[in-house]
Amino acid sequence: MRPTLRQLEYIVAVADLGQVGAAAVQLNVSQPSLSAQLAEVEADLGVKLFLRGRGGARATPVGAEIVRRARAILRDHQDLRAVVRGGGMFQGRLRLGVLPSIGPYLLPGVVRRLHDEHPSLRLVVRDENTRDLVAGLREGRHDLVISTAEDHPGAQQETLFREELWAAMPQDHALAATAGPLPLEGLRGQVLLTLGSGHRLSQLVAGLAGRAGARISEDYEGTSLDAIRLMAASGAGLAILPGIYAATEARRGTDLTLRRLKDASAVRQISLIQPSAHGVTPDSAALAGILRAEAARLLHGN
Amino acid sequence: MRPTLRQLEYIVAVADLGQVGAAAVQLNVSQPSLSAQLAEVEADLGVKLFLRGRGGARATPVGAEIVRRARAILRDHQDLRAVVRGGGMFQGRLRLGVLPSIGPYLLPGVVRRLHDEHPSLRLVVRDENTRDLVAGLREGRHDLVISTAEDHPGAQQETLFREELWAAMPQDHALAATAGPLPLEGLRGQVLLTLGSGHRLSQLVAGLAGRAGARISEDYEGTSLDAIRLMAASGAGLAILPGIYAATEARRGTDLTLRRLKDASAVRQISLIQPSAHGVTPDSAALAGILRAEAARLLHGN
DNA sequence: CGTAATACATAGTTTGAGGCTATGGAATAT
DNA sequence: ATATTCCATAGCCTCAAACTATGTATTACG
Repeated sequence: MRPTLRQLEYIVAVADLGQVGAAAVQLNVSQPSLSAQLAEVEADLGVKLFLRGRGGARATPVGAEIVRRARAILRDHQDLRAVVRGGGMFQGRLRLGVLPSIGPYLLPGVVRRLHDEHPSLRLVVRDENTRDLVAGLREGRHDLVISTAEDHPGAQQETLFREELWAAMPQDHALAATAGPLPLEGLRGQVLLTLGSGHRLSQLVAGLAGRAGARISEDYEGTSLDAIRLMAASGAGLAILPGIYAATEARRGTDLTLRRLKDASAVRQISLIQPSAHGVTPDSAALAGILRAEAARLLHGN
Repeated sequence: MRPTLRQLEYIVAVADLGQVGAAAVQLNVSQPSLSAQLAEVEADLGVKLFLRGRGGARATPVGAEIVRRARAILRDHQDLRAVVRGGGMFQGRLRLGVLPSIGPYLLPGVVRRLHDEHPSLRLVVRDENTRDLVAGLREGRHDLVISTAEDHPGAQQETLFREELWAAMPQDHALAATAGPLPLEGLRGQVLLTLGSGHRLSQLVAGLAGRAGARISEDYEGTSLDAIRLMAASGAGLAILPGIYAATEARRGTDLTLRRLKDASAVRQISLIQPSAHGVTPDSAALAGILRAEAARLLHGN
């Protein structure tokens, strides 16, 4: 189990203070002990972590990276004890994983509200695609995940909302001439724009395309709905966008025409997901409530 | 430094195998040693982690949570060692690669204008991090790339603009009390939020952090500046944002206070880059002009 | 050029966390 | 009842890591 946690603490301290001696004082160990441990770690890893000399100790490039990771490990280790002390979800650090097609549009209001009501909460947001979210929850990188319900079998779920899909097109597009919900048949022969494979949304859109007789553009493989919107604006096709995004986009006043897709399967259900062991805690229920309220505000108007 | 890494290994093994004895075998220690360590951890944390009996050992709810986090810590610890072992334009289709920290903010206006002026142009936008952009240009996935100048040696470049970096913070943050450009010394001791490694911006911010005596938060490793802004709003630290983003953000009317960083190196230069063979075509010069105009509009008002 | 100061490395000794063997105790199955 | 299965307790032992004392290298300065 090398390097030891203590050794990680040591190298972090040295990196922070830039001097072995000073770090030793702060760590309440003798300077030789610290030097020995540094040597130990370097021998063990087979890399020089610090350049030592009269000017103190400066991290090498690898050293800096190791220190960075060491910090993360030590922090997670600290959090371990916090779990026991309990205090619930709204204290300490809450690591929230979220789909990139939801997070930046749903969370701003939520974050503000949480920040106001629970100043001691440190919220950590990571946007990842579905596959990584699933893995992250299992491996303990996330405490809670906001994702599509169907991708997390066996986990504790709490439904947040259903969002319909919308099509976005330039205002001079043929389909922009009519209004109201857009039946699936209207998509026949069209080029659809969506996220790259690996994202849940793209699978959903692929299914729609198949049934509607449309095809998926191969032009875009990024992660950003904004870029899809841009491509739609340039006439590359119809951007298929989730309801939350479409709502914020419409609110912003855009150069695109938005039409809701009228089809039972042009919908996805978003849930708040936590590791199965926990059960529904009062805190997760409270967070779900906040998220639901925000979604309703965005989707069904102020 | 309790619980020890080894202790974490132990509880994970027990959780996995559901039996102390079997876990002891797998771990190559005697059963009493393992029992002793389990008792040690439980005493230390003050919680029962496993219910032991004839049927083996089953994790309690807290126990399961601790085990989950232990797994994450051990995985990160494993990764530590891996670190050491470890780099005719306006017609038809124009494949434009762009940094995710620029594209969605710079391009909307540009796309609209291109669409108006060159209806036959099909613009394909991909947002990728610097490394992938470089590769994409070399491998021919992109026709043009909008990126930082210094990462594309040997390629044909045309400077578009320089953008300064901004710090974003909640309005109740200490640094929000004063106004005007923020000198680097003001960042001392602060936690900075930026994109995950692999993005050019994070390297730039890491450099600033080093010189300013600030440190980079490890909390976020996604690809979206929006998520960084959210984290800043939640009080997780100072979001360091590129000028273009800051400008659109300010324009949108936000709950964050924005202050420009006053430092010669808190700047990045954005260029339009094409494979060296091409030379500067009239068309690429025209596109550069459009991009420059849009950047100026965003950065310096209108 | 020589002495002082600074900062890390090496040498030798001591100690306690954690390992081992042997055995006890509780719960179920025969 | 007795055997079996698992985990806990007791007592001993050993090596990783701490400490004190001292060495070495580089820079500063008269």
